Amino acid sequence: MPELPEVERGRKIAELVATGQQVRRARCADDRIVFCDQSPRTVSNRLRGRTVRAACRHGKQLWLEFDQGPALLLHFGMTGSLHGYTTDPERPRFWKLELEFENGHRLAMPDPRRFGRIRLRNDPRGEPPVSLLGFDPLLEMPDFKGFKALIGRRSISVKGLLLDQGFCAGVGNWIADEILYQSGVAPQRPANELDDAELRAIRRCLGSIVRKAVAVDSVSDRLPRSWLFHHRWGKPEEAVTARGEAIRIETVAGRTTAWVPEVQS
DNA sequence: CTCAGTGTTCAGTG
DNA sequence: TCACTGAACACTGA
Repeated sequence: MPELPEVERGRKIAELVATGQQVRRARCADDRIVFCDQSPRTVSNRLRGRTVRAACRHGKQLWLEFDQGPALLLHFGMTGSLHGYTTDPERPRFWKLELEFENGHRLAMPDPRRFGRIRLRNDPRGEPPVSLLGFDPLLEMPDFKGFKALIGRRSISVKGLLLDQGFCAGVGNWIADEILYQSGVAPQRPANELDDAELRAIRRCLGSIVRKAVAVDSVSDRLPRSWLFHHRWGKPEEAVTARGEAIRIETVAGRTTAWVPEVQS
């Protein structure tokens, strides 16, 4: 479930493995779904011989910039990830893309369920999909006034708002639920009916939860036991939080939602 | 065998 | 214009 923290982990891997390195060889799987805008052949042809200048991220979008030519833009969908390795000659199972660098190190993106996307972009920040994204809560959290202004009079459920990538980029299903649990706000509440105290709590938790998940490299065992995250899966009827509060599972904003009526209102 | 789940988009409805 | 619903997408693993 790649949300912002997992994509950031991928960015760090790419930065470590690829920055300053020249692409000796680019292999692309024959997959017109994942390679949605340019053919796999076009992508490999455009990358060969290029030197990686930077690994960047906004929300769930990750891209490599080169010394020349278009950037390589990756989205992990539901099951994509990025692997860096030095010695293993085997591409990971379900690989879609593998870059091999001059020093022999490699970077690969597997994606078993093929909801991920690989594209080339001349101006990755200036054109869709990145240009359509809202603020990235790790990179550019707006102040409270700006945060409130972005919500405006929207009557969408607060969970739907948090999942809207055009509002805030990088939040996915479990992070949205975690924010609302820690903020004490029920997920189905209309965004424009929240008071300032609730909005402040949501803004603060959005920042702190994303920063914490990034700080532990999105290794779930290292997230606090007090988080809803550890207790929400499997959805048994009797699921409870670390404090013994009953967890309710229902659909909100079209997604499976875990929340705790006892603390969220 | 069935089905949940994961992120996103799109068609249809109100 | 806004928001919601449901379906579709592709596939694994329970």
